[in-house]
Amino acid sequence: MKETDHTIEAKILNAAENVFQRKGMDGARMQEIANEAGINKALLHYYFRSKQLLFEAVFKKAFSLLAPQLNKILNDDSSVEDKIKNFSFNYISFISEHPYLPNFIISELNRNPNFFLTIKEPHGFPRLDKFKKQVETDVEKGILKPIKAEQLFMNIIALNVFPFIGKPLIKSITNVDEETFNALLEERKTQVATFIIDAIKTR
Amino acid sequence: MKETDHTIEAKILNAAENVFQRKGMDGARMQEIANEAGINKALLHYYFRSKQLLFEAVFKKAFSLLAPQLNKILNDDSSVEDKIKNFSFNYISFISEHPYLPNFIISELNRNPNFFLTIKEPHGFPRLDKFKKQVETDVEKGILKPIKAEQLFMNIIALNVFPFIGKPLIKSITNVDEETFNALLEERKTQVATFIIDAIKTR
DNA sequence: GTCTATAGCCAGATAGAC
DNA sequence: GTCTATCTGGCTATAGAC
Repeated sequence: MKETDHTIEAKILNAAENVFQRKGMDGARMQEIANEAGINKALLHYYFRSKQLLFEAVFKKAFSLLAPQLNKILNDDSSVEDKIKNFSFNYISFISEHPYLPNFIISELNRNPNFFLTIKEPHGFPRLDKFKKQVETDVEKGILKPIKAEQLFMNIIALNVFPFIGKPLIKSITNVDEETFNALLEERKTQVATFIIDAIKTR
Repeated sequence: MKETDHTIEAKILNAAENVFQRKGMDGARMQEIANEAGINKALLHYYFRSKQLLFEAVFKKAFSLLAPQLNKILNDDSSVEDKIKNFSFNYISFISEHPYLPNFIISELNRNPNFFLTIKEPHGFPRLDKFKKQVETDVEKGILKPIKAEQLFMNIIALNVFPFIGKPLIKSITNVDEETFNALLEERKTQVATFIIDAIKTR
């Protein structure tokens, strides 16, 4: 079933997505989800049995959107440099369509780090292995300065994801308005990749 | 009053810190705070009137710990390079003493971005101005490659803060255990600064 | 399948004894 | 100031009519 289906189940899932991603598991209210879906609260339980199960459906769907993005770094066949450029360029557009997604995933994982164990089935779950070999090879060849794949991966994710998660903090400290902040993000589409590549490439 | 005071008020604040920072405003329970403080639930209300006010006290205290750290980048008199080195080196130790702090601040600000407006009094609130001038001067002098202070600041914070906030996600994807993850963090004490400086320094 | 009504519980807040 | 007991409201979940 596609998420754009007009079935009740899809309506509920979309409404739940909105509410859970903005308010989190603890802050979300079944009543608000029902309202947003334009149906009755009892129907939520009919389709998903409990708040917990509805939440898990939302979380899994959210992660299934994020995973392919991460896999573009980890499992593509292009060069490290190209991966960094492409990922950094595309990530902002991706997030603009799902603005609450990074914070939702990160926050809920911190609330319950064990929750991931349930999802960690092989089904497209991002794994570092291939990227790790690629980075090691490039370092051996002298294309890249010595760096562990884990560190490089952390840096790529950090530079791309953090501006969205830390937006309220950054906006306050830099004292920029919404429009200017968005312009900074737009700049980052190319600048982040340049920044990383300048940091790791041998010359 | 110092936080290490053995007054009831301090005991409550410390207990509230633990619970709120781990569970968030919505997930925290007054009963749990009372238990952790070793006192009765009614006393919480006697001292802080409401959950909301107790939460705000905790949040302000948390931010008053974080602010001086940020000001080491923004308002010190040392060079940009030295600031980056010192901040990146010290930040991990700082967080080890307050492991839930970054996630707490970020999550709660996302839950309620307006909340900052209450705190944003001049009292030591981190401001970008001085750092901005410094970066602009260094760029003009040709010491640094062209980069906006806002972007550089975002990058420094992202690279240092994200590993803590994204820890459960990163651990899953890189498939490392707690011990190895901590070793990676330890490495970052020096590697992050090198990474940033390689990215921005002209040669 | 979809609704209304309500059960049952739990949490924040307060009353009032000491 | 500190406690026990309790009020009150709101929330998840279910029963039961249609």
